Amino acid sequence: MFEFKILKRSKKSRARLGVITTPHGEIETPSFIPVATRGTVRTLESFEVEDAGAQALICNTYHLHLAPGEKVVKRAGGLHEFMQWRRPLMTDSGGFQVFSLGFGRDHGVGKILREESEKHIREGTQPTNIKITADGVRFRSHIDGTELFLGPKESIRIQETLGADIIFAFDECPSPLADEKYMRRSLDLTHRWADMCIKAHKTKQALYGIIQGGSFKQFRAESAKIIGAMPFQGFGIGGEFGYDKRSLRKMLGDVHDLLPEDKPRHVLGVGHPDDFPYIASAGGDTFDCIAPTHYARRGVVFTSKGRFDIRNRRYLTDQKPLDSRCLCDICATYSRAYICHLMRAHEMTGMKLASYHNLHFFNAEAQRLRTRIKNNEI
RNA sequence: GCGUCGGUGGCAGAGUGGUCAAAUGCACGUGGCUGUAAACCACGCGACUCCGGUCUUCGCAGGUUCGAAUCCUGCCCGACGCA
Repeated sequence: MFEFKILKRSKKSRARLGVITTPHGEIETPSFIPVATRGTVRTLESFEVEDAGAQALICNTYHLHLAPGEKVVKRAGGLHEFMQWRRPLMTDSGGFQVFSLGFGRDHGVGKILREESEKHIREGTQPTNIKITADGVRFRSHIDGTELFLGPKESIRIQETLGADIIFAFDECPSPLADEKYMRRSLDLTHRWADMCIKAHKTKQALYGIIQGGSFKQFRAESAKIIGAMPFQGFGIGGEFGYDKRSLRKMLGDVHDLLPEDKPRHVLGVGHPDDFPYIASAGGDTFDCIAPTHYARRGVVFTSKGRFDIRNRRYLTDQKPLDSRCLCDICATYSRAYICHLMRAHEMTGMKLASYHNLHFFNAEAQRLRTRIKNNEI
C-alpha cells in the first residue's frame, strides 16, 4: 500500500501540500526526513525522534549491509521492529556512498561545491578505493577493508530484506567535479541501473527512481524524462544542486516540471532550514538532511534567529534556552549554560540535547512550511 | 643532614651543544561541514611585524663556548631513599 495524495497546489509556486500513505502511516508533505544511517538518528532513541516531530526516517543500505547485515535485521523482524520505529521508513540505496567514499573522499569535497574548482574528473577515471563497473560498484569496507559489491540488483535485494516502506534505486551520485563527458557516462549508467532496479524489484515497497545530471541543465532534463517515464512510485533528485539557493530552486523546478505530477518527489540530502522554502516552492515533497544531528554533535544549534556554536565560552553564563521561541522539551528545561558545559566537557548528553532540539526545530520549520503553503504564502 | 633523580610553553611530555620559538597529545581559539567516512576536519596557539624577519623564552644567578633548553658552579623548589 502506497499512495500520494495532493491536498493543495500553490498558485504562487510549484509548492504543494500532500499526504504520502504507507503501511506504517502517513507523511504530511512537504516533510523533512531525518537521517538514521545505521538504524538510529545518532544519540536519540526512536521514541525521542518521534517526540521531536519526525514523521519518517531514512536509513542506509550500504551501512546496514556492512553492519549488522540485512539478515540480522530481517531475523529481528525487519527494520521497523529492529529499531522500534513504527512510522514510515525509507532506505537510501547506497548510491551516495559511491560518491562519499569515492571521489568525495579523494578530493575532500562534499556534493555541494561552494566555489569553482580547478579539478575536474574526466571520463574513465576511477576513485581510489572503489571501482565503478557496468553492473555496480566494488567497495572496500570503510570499516575493515573487506571487499563488497553493490549494484542495482544487490541494493534492491538488500532493501527488500531490510523492509523499509520506501526504497531507492541504486544510482551513481556523481561528484560536482565531474566534467561533462564523465557526467554523460555516469548518467547513462544511472539510467541503466534504474531499469535494472525496476526489473529486480519484487516486493510491494514503493520504489523511487533517482534523477541525476549534476549542474548540466540538459542532462537534468534528460534524466527527468527518462526516469520519469519509468514505472517508479516516486522520484529522488540527487547529486549537486548548484552554488546557491536560487540555482537549487531553478534546477529542482525544471526537473519537477518534467516529472509526473501525481508522484512524490524526494530531494536527496538537502535541507538546511534556509533551504526549506526553496525546496518546497520548487515542488519538493520530502527531503532529508544530516544537518540537525550532524551539526548538533559539533555544537551547532539551529534557532529561529539563525545558528550558533553553543560551545562558545560566552554561553557558560547564559541562562536562556537554546531558542526562546522553540517549544521543544529541551528549550523548556535546560539552559544554554548547561548545554554549553556538557558540550565542552564532551558529555554525550550535550550532543543528545542539541540533536533533539535541532531535530525539533527542523520539524517545526517543516510544519511552518506546510502552514505557509496552506495560507497561500508560498 | 646525606644521597639519587628531576624542574621545558595553560597542562602532560619530547628534546640533552648549532638544523629549537622548541616534537607530540590535551586544552584553548577561529573557520568548515547539506542522500553521515564525520562527538569530525583544517588552520592558529610567546611578543611585535613594513610578513622578509625582529625581540624575549626551557626553575634562578653566574660561567664555559663562535654558539647553551642542552655542559660546569652555586642557589631555590619537588619526588624518592637513607639517617
